[in-house]
Amino acid sequence: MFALHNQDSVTSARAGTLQTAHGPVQTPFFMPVATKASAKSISPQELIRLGTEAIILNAYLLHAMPGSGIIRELGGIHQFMNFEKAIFADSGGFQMIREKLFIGISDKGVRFHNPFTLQREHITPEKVMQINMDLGSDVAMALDHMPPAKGSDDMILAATLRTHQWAIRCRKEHDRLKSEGASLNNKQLLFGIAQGGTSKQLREKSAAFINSLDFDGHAIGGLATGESKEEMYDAAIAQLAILDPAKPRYLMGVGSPADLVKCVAYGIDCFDSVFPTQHARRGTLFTLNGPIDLTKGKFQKDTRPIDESCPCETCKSYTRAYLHHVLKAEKYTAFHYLSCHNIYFIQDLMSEIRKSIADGYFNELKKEFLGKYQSAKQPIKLP
RNA sequence: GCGGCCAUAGUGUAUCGGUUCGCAUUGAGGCCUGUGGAGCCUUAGGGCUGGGUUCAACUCCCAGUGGCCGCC
Repeated sequence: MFALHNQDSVTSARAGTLQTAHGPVQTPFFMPVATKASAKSISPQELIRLGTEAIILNAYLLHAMPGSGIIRELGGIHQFMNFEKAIFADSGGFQMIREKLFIGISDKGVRFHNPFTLQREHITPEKVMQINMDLGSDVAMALDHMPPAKGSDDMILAATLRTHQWAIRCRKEHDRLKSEGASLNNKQLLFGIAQGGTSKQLREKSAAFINSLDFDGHAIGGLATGESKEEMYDAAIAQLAILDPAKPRYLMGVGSPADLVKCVAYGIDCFDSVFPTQHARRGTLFTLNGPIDLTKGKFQKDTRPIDESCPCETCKSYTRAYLHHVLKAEKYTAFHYLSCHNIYFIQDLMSEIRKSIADGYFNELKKEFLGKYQSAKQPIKLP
């Protein structure tokens, strides 16, 4: 279900195809985040028009509202939200352990308050697999325990070992349910997640463990959560050296345009992040010359589009001056135009990356992109 | 024309007879990376004009100017 077509000769970048029950996804690719089956301010059909081939949503939150049984009754998640392309389902552990509703975590699972009903709930690896069966997602993510960014070594070790035990249980339960024909999507894939904090040894150990469980793909979790860039890259590189190169490798939670380009060079095939949509909502828009902050007054009379070389609807139709105004005067409308641009920018970048890997000039593209994109970001040093 | 009220940052407001006039917004920087919160941090910018009372006035008094309301 995963085939590699091209391998860059200079970097570790590779291009391929991930086959899912809802069509092929060309790799490397970026998934917009649609946690509750809705990307903030962009419709599923628009995501497709912007170049999206896969999205990620959250299995647990959809179980909490409207209920995975209801979604199953309505024909599954694809039909429910009218998105007939690949859908990944994250487990739910991620946000539960950072929010106030979190009650506790043990080897059994995670306990917390249902965000909608406030009832106590217990989420287990088995439960997450069952939800995925009901949703009919294309890729189910195993339940993992992501330790807090500034956790102690003991905490990170415990979370990593727990993640391993849960990975085994997810693997077993997924096989069992599938063999019973319980899934709405009998071609559903299961990805495991490696943890390990910022320790190279633990990252390696975790990658080796997850790699041994015969998942359909492997994710690198727990990064982009407050550690330094160096720590993030080092952790990812350590695990990429161990994770089976014949399977897709997914760096969770990344990211920024520059991180995407760099991590593709390390050999990542798959990404997801709220970065483009969250930044759009804060008025930060990506351009080939680096990000601009549209909330600034200097754009009040700027009649250029966000990015002069961008062919997206927003750039074709509206000036920075107008978008600056709408962002101030009618922000919910602006969120739509701006999020569309940022998603288009990222999807277009990924598309260029794929082409460059296939045609053998990825490293040049990388250098040119980072040179232009990051030079604008260099702060002017004052005495 | 007469009477009343008001005058503090670009804007809207708060406080006080005594070392750095508070807040919001706006401006300028920065942060944001598997989204229950469209958020967080830093920084810039102010007492209408002229007199008086007082050891000391942004604060109290008078006049001017400008604005709002009412009356003729």
